Amino acid sequence: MVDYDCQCEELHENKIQKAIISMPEDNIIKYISAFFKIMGDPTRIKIINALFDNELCVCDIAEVMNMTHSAISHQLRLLREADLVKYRKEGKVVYYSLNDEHVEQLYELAKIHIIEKRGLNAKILS
Amino acid sequence: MVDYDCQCEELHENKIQKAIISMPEDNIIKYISAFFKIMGDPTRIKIINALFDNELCVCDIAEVMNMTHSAISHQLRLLREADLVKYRKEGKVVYYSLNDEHVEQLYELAKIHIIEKRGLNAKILS
DNA sequence: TGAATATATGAACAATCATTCATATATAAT
DNA sequence: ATTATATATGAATGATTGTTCATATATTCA
Repeated sequence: MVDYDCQCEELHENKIQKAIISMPEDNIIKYISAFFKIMGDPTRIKIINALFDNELCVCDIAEVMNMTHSAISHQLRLLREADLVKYRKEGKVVYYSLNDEHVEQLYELAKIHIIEKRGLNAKILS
Repeated sequence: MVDYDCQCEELHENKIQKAIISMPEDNIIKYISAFFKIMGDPTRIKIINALFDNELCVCDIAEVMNMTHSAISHQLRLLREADLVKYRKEGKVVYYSLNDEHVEQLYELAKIHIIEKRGLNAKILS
């Protein structure tokens, strides 16, 4: 797989071994990256925002975002499958809310990172 | 954009207004989702893992991951552009490392979420 | 200067993804 | 039972993305 060898193989042997030894299994990597991938879409980030301290049905979310019920429903399925949201059925209506506090924590932490690195001030991002 | 109206518009008016008012601007949503999107790829998560408490050159990372230098270099460019990694040049060699502690914090928080929700135990994920 | 090494990048291609459209399911109301 | 409402889902499509291949840049060494 590696195209050609370089001197680093010998010079950095310890650091390379350290990285190899502490590398998680592939399916763990897959779980974690899949989780972030779900957070990595503007539509889903908007849905997550709408659900901060708010329980909304599909119809509500569609109106907040000015998108079709179908598009929202498809995205909610992905958020459900990643355990980012939970839902509660009441008659015909399905109410969605955030599954736990981690989602908001992750959102806030990413926001802090962007404020620090991109120089966007807190006011604009709040 | 919305396909048809539903009763929620009136019944949930307050909740809908709350979500609309607290919704960040579109470009803010874009920044945050773009950040998570960068974390949402197995190759990049592996690179991030390799760089935990470790400064490595492109060649090292390629060997750790058993991938071509070109593929790694492309991914490092994305990580650089998202300010996830920083780099330091020493002659021909470019050493990469994580830009700040947020990246590792986000990784750990996502791991905790997965452990809690997916029932994977801590041992497997560490 | 010229050859070798380390990294970066543009173009191409296959794979993945978000939305739309049509349709299906489930519940409520008449 | 029939109709209306709320949500879910399969297929199709245009857009985006990760890797490969070829090539370019930058630095070191002879």
